Amino acid sequence: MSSIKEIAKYIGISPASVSIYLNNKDTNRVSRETKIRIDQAVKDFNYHKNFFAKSLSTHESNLIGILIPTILPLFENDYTNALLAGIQTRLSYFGYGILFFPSSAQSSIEIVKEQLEKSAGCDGYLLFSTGFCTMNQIRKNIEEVKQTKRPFVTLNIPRVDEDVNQVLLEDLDVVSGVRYLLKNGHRNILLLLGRSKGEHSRYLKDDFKQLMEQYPAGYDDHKVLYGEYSAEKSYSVIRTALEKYPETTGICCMSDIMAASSMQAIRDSGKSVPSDISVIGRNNSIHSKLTYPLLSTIDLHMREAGLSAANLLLDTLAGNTVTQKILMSGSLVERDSVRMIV
Amino acid sequence: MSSIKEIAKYIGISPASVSIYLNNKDTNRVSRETKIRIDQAVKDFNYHKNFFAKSLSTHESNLIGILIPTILPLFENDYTNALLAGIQTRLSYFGYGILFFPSSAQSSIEIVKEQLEKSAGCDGYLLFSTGFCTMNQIRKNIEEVKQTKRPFVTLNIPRVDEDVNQVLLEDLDVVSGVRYLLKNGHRNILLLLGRSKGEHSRYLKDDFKQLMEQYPAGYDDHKVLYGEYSAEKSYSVIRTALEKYPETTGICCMSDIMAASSMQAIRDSGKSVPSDISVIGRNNSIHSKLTYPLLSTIDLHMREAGLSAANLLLDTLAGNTVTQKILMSGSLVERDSVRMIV
DNA sequence: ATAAATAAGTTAAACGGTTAACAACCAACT
DNA sequence: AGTTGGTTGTTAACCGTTTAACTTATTTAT
Repeated sequence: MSSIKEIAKYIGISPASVSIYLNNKDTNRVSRETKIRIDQAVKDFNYHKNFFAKSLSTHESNLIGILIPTILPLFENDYTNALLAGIQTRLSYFGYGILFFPSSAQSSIEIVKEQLEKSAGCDGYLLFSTGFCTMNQIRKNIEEVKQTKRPFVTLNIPRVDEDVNQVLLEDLDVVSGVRYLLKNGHRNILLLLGRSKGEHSRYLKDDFKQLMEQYPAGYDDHKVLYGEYSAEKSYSVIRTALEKYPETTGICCMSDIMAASSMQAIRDSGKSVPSDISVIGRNNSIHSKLTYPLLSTIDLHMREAGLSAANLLLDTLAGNTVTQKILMSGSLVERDSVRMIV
Repeated sequence: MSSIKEIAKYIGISPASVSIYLNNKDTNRVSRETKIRIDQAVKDFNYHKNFFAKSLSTHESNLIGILIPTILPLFENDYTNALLAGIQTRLSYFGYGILFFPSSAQSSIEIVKEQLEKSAGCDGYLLFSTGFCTMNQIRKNIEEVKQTKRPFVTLNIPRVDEDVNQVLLEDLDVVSGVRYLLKNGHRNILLLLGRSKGEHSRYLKDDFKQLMEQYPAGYDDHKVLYGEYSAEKSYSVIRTALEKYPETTGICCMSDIMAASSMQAIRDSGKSVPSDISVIGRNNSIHSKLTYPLLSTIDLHMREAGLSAANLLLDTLAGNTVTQKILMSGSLVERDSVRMIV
């Protein structure tokens, strides 16, 4: 492995000169002839700068660490992928690499701790949370990241105290789909959440309860179902629920995949969408464009949220010191899976 | 930022002792009492080891670089995501981090060069190719990675010379779906590829041609269509093709998304799947489980390919010097979208 | 009683770059 | 003649950790 010293020795100058030129081709501290000789030597030796030495010396790495407290495989979740796509697009454009660090730990807190331990040295961090995290764990994770003294932005995490940069998804903890169904005259509504544990679920359930209690039909705890974000589980849960609650006219699902599965379950129960039962999804992912009928859904703008988070982090890295909370509101995408009850 | 020196100074011992202990808690070169004091100091100072200094010193980083010659956003492609999910699962388990490095370059060769330039220092690499790459570019990229003298494994790349570790997807350049349709008696077949450029497309088209020429209906260049892996494009392409070729009884699509879109197009053309037209997809992705009727598809086992690639790389890192070509063959997943013509 | 082994450290060089401070030379200006 | 300024460099310290080689004191074995 060739080093700057070899190059320098080879052409008979000091390593400093080589370094200075390589970091600024326009420098006037190296003559034109010397520049040419350096270029040639770099080619001859197939020289590549040592990333670690450079980072050690300059205290910057052009690397952003992604902290995701999950033991599930990455890249298998629609929401996270959309977020990551946005993040990668922006960071790449500005020359930053993305680092995913592993953890063998089991709890959310331990995972972030371990990820940080191993990735110490990133210029900044993007802290995620998942459906598994409790607010307490989230808070601890934030403290942990704060300790690094590096800029970071949270994503997918409820609002916390003032001096943390956050991208907030307004519709994340709110059952906007249920509001839409209500507006369309539905009163017998099933809510299909992902996981039963975690902070998000609690918020969603509370919101649903508050909404339903305003109507005579009222709130029924048993009408909150859990599909684990999986197609199979959602299908079976909805099939049995439809038998138990034949009066159902609307289903609000917290993901498009669960919504698409619900539509299958409805069809296999001998009913049809939307004439018998209306369905609304969430995410406006590709799935919502491939169902029949086309799925109405809530677009959370995950990709844009990723872009914003990257922007905010980049700004902070560039010296902006104002803490920001970026609020992304969701928007309804009306397609063919919900009908108005008159 | 606290360093090993501060810690050492604080408790009045040499940095070496701290380092020795921190790297091996069971060492007998540090007394029990000193160990306790180090632990305490680490906590008090909230000390984290400097990743770069360590890597510089030990010449290893526990980082694997992902080289993807594409300017498209990552994490938006079913195939790549499945591959990455497999890779991440395995690498995380063995304590390796994953590094995605950016590039602003436009050509496939420049991208890999730039990615390598910036990520120099990874313990190993995973080299991908995309539909855009020509064989020539692929070969150059391989040469570029070879120069790093680091172990690497190619994925999604046709077989090249002997001393390159590769995971080969047997069904990647072959239209297995067409074979299945032929076996089921179909003779008027549309082939829906992704992109029109690139090595993969050429192979696929050749295979299709060879297959069709064995039958009286023969091969028709116009029946090879391009859906750009997008739902919208696939839909429109298939709609117009169905008008032009009403005799069509089977469509073979190179992705499940394009197949699901094709099913929409078929329905909107007033025909139905599979009674009028049979459809087969590829990837056995979640999409194939959410269509109606359920989509028959070719499972390429991308996730497993990712696992294998990671395994192979890890083996090589551990000292295994035997070059390997791992062959993954696809398998047919029969569901409800193809019918037998008698 | 003495040699060998063990425990508990220390020293100093090395990893490969970066950069502030210094220097030598020459030309130009006043 | 002396000052200023531009070119084209060099020197040496520093970034934070690791590790081979050395030291000293204390046990243990013969």
